[in-house]
Amino acid sequence: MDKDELDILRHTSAHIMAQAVTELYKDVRLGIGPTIEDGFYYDFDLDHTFTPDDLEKIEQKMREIIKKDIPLVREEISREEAKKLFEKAGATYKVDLLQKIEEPVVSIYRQGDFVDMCRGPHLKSTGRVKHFKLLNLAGAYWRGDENNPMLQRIYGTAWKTKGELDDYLNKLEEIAKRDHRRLGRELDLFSMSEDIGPGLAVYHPYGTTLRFIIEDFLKEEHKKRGYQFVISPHIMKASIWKTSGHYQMQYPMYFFDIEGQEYGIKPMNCPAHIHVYKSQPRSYRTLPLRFFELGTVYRHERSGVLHGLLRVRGFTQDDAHIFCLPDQIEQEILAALEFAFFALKTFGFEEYHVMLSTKPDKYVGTEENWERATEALKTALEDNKVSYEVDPGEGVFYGPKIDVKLKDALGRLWQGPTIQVDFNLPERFDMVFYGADNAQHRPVMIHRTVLGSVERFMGALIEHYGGAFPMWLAPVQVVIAPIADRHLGYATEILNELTANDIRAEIDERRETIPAKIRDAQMRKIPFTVVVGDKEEEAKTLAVRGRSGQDRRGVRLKELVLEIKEKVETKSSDEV
RNA sequence: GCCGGUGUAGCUCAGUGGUAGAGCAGCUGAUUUGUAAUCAGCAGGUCGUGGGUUCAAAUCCCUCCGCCGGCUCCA
Repeated sequence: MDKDELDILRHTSAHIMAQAVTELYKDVRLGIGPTIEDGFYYDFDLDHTFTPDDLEKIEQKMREIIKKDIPLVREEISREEAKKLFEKAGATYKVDLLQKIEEPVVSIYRQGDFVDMCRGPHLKSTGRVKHFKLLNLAGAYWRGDENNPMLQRIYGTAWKTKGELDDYLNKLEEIAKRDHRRLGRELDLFSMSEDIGPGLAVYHPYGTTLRFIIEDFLKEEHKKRGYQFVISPHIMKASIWKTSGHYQMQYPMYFFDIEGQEYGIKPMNCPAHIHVYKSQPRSYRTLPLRFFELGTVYRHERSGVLHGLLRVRGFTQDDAHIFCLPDQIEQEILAALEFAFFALKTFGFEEYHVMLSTKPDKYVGTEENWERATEALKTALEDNKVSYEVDPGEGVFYGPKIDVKLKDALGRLWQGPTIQVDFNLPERFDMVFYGADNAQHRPVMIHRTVLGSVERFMGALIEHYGGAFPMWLAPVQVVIAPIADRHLGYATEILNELTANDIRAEIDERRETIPAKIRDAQMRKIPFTVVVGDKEEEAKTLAVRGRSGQDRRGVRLKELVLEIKEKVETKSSDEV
């Protein structure tokens, strides 16, 4: 079924839900009820506060409306007429919507006594909606503005067939199983605690192993690409944040006092990198300079937005600042973009959604530089054959930017790399270089990340693989399961050989049965479980069980080592 | 921050005003085990926090905190 058809189905479902709510409750004022990916919602303003039990009641009512097979009738009326109609009905939000509509004629849809303003189109009658489910309740500000009243939103989903609905509901379950917060605990990767503080992750040994693998990869690749590594302090005096402007714009920072001096915890690494730049006179001959730091920053995110590793208060950016000549912008952006895609691909992300944000109404810098930088970003995208969308006017005031969102195994999008040109900070910090003309010129600054934040990326990575990491990323690559105590010696020999080859292995020494050891290793999503008993010890071989269930007997240790090393070196994501 | 939900053992959850429970995990013991859970026993909780109502509160009310689903914002 094509997308438009589904859209119509869901839109009609939203209308049926609105009718059901209107019939069930008094004084309901309708907000808007659009379709969204995989479903629909409708916003309501009413005295009654919905509870999860109400969803069932509303669904029941919707079924009645569907059973009656009420026709949906389109009418076109003038804006004025519509305004009168909705004013009379006390539909204040619809009247508010009408204020913003310029067309002289609007369409309304009637189904029985229920009327809603709507562009349409709709199904012919309510009976054509068959497979739907109301999912959850939420609060939402009218028109998304927190100065407006908050409405109650009901989310639902609707599909053409029962099979598709069931598939979708199963997918929701699958998503829940892959939730990085759940896997983080189950795989003993990280945890967060009320005692430590909200939005602050603590890495456990396995999580730290995974993080170091990611960080080592980043360091190596940055080195290859001509970045120089720097380190900056976590706290810096408030004055530098005044120079950067973060202080005045009330950036959500943490400030505190040391012996009468105000300090702030860094929410960004740029000022320190600029400081490195300014520590000596710079010549055009030495540009571009690329300073890289795995910089841990803290931002005071509002409590309601925190979410596992994906939205935290303390995180580490794979942050770099490139200082270059205006005519180097293009090559630098091209290189940065290639780098970002290379890294994402290495970690198994093959699909992206790329956004180019251009000059907003209020901006700093010259028209010419904006033009040049925006063109550079475009050219870099096109040279990389990346399809992208332009978000006109959505750039930050200091420069245009590229945002890359990655698509995971379940088709969800995650904020990843960003590349931003900055005309503001070089100005504010009065950065200069000496040109061939022996005069002082302003360098251009590019902020860029490859993965974004290590925390967020790890969260996305955990969900992408559902915790079943490819060999090179798996915190534990091999679990050795001796059948009885008498095999512990042989197991230790194997462990030592694996460890000597930089393979991350453990022995399951518990006095448990083999089925129990296998089950535990399987639940931990360990790539290989090596079972050793009398037969193996005698023949000096291994029985190797892969995570996907296949069992190989009589394997030589050397073969296994080579196989694992090969997978690690190629960063293969082939299942074992 | 705002709206709604929610908080009981390490984890998953039961317990609606009258003596805090289960499974898994943990510990102890027995079992020496061949590809997704061997058996038994033991231990573990000021029921998120502070206050209130009551003869009596995990249970009812209020405060604060955390978490979950959204809104808004972002790496």
